[in-house]
Amino acid sequence: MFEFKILKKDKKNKARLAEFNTPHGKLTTPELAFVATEAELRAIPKEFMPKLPVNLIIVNTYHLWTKKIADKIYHLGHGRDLDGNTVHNYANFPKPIMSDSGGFQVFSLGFGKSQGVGKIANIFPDEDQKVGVEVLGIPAARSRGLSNPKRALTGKKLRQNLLFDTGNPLNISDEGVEFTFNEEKLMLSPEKSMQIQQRIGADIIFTFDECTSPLNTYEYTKNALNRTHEWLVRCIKQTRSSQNAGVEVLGIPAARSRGLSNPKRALTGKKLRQVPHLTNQALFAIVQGGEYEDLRLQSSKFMAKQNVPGFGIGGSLGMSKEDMHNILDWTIPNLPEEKPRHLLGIGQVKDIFECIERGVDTFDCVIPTREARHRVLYTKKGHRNIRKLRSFNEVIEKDCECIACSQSVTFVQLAQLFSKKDPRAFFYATAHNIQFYADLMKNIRTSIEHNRLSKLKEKYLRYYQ
RNA sequence: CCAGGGGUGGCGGAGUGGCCAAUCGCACUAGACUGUAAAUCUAGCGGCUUAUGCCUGCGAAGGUUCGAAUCCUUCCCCCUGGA
Repeated sequence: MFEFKILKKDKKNKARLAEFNTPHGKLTTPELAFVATEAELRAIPKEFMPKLPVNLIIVNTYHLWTKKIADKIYHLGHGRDLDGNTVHNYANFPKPIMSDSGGFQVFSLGFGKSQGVGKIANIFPDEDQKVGVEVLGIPAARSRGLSNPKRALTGKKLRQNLLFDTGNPLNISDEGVEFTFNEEKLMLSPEKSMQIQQRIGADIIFTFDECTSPLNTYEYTKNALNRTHEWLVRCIKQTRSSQNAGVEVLGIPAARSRGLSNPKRALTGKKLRQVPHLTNQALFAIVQGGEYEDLRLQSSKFMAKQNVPGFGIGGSLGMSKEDMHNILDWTIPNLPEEKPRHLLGIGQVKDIFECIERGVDTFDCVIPTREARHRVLYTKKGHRNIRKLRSFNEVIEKDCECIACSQSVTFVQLAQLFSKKDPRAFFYATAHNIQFYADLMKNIRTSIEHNRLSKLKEKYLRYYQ
């Protein structure tokens, strides 16, 4: 199980074509996981799941846990299939599934929220460009006392000025992270994340990490990294102790032995009793370290030493694409060649090419589905905004096999559905973008096989800069 | 004809003497979206524009006032009830 077999390598760069075996079938990489946070692709009714060209999805531990979906999944699976075909049943998706650990929510509901940035703080589109503070328009700049908007800083100086570590709405400690959900305080720890992920039963699970912000300082990022490394050890320990413990997880020795003040807090309560299908999951260890070279080197080397079947590259990817590329170049050479690497959260068309060339095997990204709901469609000739094509009486894309195009849905019709907020609008748009990305990944695989990756890249990048 | 109510920017609808170029919603325009706080968010939306600037402006025309979408007069139009 979980054998990773490299079939072909690109001669000019680190791109590779490979196969990864999972309990729910073989995954051919490079591949993109479509994001199904709550174990459903937004806007896609479950009965359509098998009809989509989707090979891999990723669900989210935090959201499944807080919204009690994890419990539902567990009971559903427990009743029907003790082999652990659980999220798969719930999602009506029999192929490989990943589950994210909740580590990203430590950022997105923490600093991400208070600082108003994503994991790439795209404040410096061009590194050499002069950037006026007023252009940034981010609360961060103001709250840090950059009171004079006319004072334009440049490059690194401004960058340094923007770094700060205050105002996290979440309480992060070595034990875990305290979230507030529905006015209730909930603690997510490495152990708990593992337990939940084991219950959900995805094929590939991720370690619970602290995803930092591009606006965090070096000091903060360094401390967070140390914590993430400690958490990694606990994650691994947890999966092993669960295995050793068989079915009984409540009050496992692992939890007590580490001196958690209240072992019960680390669990969801009575309902969390059994952990089936332990050996059927591959744990991927997530590299952190922000945009700092020494931290990325340290983290990737640390992770590489662990006996895990694969790796995730997570955390802040800096303030520009250049930063992201540097981070990959620092990280990937330290990871074992013969194991898969997943780049968390990235997925613009251009990025997919750039990152595959740097050795990334799998991705996950909300872009195809989210932008569909925001009226942006992907076509072979670039983005198409439905808002601007209201009266364009043509099919979205000729020769597209998606549900919308195969039914000859036009921009005019789609625009009307959108203006009425008809669920079919979101459905058609989402299905189309999924098709586009599925085709993209398939084309990439084929092109690697035939040594044509750079040509394919050139073709796509004409329309996707 | 009488009585009452009303006419505000593309639409709906606030405002009832200065803080009003006029709350807000919709529509529209532009932009954003990268391990989903996201069918969401940001900005603009009378004209000129670099503008904390000028002009036009709340059915029409006059008037009162330092100052009017807001008060008065006349006119036009709409709605409701009564002959």
